[in-house]
Amino acid sequence: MKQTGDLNLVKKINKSIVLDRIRHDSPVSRARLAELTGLTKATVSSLVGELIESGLVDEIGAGESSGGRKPVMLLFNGTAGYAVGIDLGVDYILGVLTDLNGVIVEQHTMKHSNASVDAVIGDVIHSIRELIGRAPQSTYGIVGIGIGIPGISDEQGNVLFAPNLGWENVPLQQRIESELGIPVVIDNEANAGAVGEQQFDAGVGQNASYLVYVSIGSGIGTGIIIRGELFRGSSGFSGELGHVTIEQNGKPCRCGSSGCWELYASESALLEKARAVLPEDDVDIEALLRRAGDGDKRVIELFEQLGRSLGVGLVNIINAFNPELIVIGGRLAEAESWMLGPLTEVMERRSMPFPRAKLRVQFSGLGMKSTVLGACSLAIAKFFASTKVSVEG
Amino acid sequence: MKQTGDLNLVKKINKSIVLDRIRHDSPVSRARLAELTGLTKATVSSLVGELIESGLVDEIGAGESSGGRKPVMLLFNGTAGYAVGIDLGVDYILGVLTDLNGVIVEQHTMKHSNASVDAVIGDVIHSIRELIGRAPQSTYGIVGIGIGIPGISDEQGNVLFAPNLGWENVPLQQRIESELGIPVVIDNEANAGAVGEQQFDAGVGQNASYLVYVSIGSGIGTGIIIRGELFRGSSGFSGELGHVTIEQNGKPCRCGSSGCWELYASESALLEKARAVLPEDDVDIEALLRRAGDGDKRVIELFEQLGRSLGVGLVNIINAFNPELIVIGGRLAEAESWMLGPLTEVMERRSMPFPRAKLRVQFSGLGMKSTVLGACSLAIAKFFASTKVSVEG
DNA sequence: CTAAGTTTGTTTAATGAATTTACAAAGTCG
DNA sequence: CGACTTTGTAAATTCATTAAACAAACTTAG
Repeated sequence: MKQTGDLNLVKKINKSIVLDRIRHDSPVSRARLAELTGLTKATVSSLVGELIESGLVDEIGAGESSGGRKPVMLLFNGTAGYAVGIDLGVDYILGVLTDLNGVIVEQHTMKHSNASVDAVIGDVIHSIRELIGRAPQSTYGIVGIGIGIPGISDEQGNVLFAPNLGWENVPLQQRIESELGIPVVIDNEANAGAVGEQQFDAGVGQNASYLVYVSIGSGIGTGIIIRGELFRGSSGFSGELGHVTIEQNGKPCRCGSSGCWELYASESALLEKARAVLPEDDVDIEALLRRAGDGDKRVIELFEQLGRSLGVGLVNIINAFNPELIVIGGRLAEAESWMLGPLTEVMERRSMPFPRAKLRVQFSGLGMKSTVLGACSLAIAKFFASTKVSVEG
Repeated sequence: MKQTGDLNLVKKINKSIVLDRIRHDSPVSRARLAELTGLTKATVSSLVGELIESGLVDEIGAGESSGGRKPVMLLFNGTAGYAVGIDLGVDYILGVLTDLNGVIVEQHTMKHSNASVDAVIGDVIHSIRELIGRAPQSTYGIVGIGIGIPGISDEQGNVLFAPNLGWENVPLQQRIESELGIPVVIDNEANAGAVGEQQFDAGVGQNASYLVYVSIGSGIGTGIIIRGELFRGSSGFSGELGHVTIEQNGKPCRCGSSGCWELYASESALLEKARAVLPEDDVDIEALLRRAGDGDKRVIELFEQLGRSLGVGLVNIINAFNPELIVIGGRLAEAESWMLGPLTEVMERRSMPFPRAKLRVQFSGLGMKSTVLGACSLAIAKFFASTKVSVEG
């Protein structure tokens, strides 16, 4: 049954439009909001009144006059609540506490040994409790928890499959919600990263409605934003672009296929190639980055080669999704200076002029924090989408 | 400026919900509509009244009682208006006239020589005029014209690029609208095909919200439906999946890349391979289909090989878009019986269990008519989306 | 054949969110 | 200082939905 229209819906739509505008254009006056949104001054006045009542918006006094009465400036009250973001890695847990503006207030990192599903969940909960404990007092308290995982999940927050953790069908959301009594959102690590880059000032994808985030780790993960929203596919399994074939008779991949992109353009691919050139001891990412930084020609050539392989896959992304922005993240993003040139060269040679015309390719602006911040952002978005705030005030 | 909410919007939403339900569940009573939509009986009554007033809905008398007063059954009046659909090919124009239900009423085919842009547009207009001339009298007359083109277009209906026609920046929509004074929609041939398969009873994709239509012609075109809507990418250039690389150092392609899927899995690829095996005279699609039908092993092997190459690209589609349905269309769809086996074998071997679980792969249900019917459907959808019908009545 | 119960669809009054119009307050500027 | 602007609120109006009541039409049990 489709969502029907009624007065409640109207108010919800308008209130969320007004709140969004205040969030992104603070400080702003009621009169200006009326102009920006197309609503009448009276409507804006009334909605702003309720938002102030609910603690999400504050008046911060008069602004500059433009030839008449001074406007009363409004500010989004980012400290009306806090959210927890978790980046659940294969051997680490990175957690942050942010206010509703996404400003990081507290941080917590720990290793986990992946001994068992229960042990990991215990560690995650411990990490969250730690952060919650340090949260300042606020009107709404902890509004939600977002968790980025190295695997795929469904809408109910079940981890369907996370090969690198060895997880299958783990009801992660439900377990953490019942333990802590706070709304939880689960999403793929790359999806969260995409949201992070799109939503945060420090990210490179603000205002991008069509964005693909490519996370280079031991494999390649991708998060896809279409029309400003995460694209999840028909069963939550979209964007396994790391397993797009770029060499139909290439190396076999653990996914069952062969010649997958990630076999040529991931950390693993880099390390494999490095082993042929360097002493075993120097074959890890840190060391390679250091050597390249010191000007080691052999290592720089490895990164350039990786850049070219990345380029081949990026062209596939362009042809499939026609995004306005591709963001490259993960630890290897640090190798930007050596990869960008070859990558761009391959991309320009192999792609068609049209989709390329309006395309930007950038390396992550948030670095290792894109996933954890994106997770926070998902939690905050869920909070604002819940009717509690939007309508009932 | 985002769309704000007001009473007009509410009515538009509800009216279109009610009309959609009548369109798809005819015959249906007001009481049943109230149940189906979640609106109250009073609201449904009022909206249905206006729809009857506007000629789009008819009362067709009493239905079966279910233990009380007999319901008055409502029927969508498909003949309240007509739409023209055009499939503009490289050397032909296929046109149909359908009623608002998408039932074909008239048909018109012609060859065109592609002498010049103006000549082709002249032929298209001639074809449309011919069909309009044969349209029955109706309340709304010709509500719109949809045109599927072998190239890409923008939202204003400009043909940006159509290599096989040799067109660049042709304002097709504007030219036809100013000539005929009827709303025109332009879209890619494969996009139209996808809509056709999704919207029509005879298509295989009814109710599919995540569908990829693969049109095999001299190249490969694809139309992608996400959340029930055509996906166009950030600049109208999505879904050039024919140019996804499946062999990074493969044959060079006219697109600038090399190893593109369509070099291995299109009509051209088939014909090229056939030339190595058969006398030159027998190398055309019709002949190959005939020979395969006669049991020619060498030709059947060619089709099987094509099926395998198709499979490789389909796996890429699955990993990228995670659709619930892939529809294979174009003339080569006739070779289903020889291609399906090898195609499925490759697909199952190379794809991951998860996205494959809920996936169907089917050959076109509309055959050569998917594009032309999809084009009609786009025109009809535009008509219903226009406020004229939806609100002002 | 009648009385009771059901189902359908309309009517009427109430609700509530946005709009329109008017206006007061607080500025600027010559 | 007075004319003009701009900001924000208030009151009256509009209008689509809902809720409740009801009339009409029908079935079914006895």
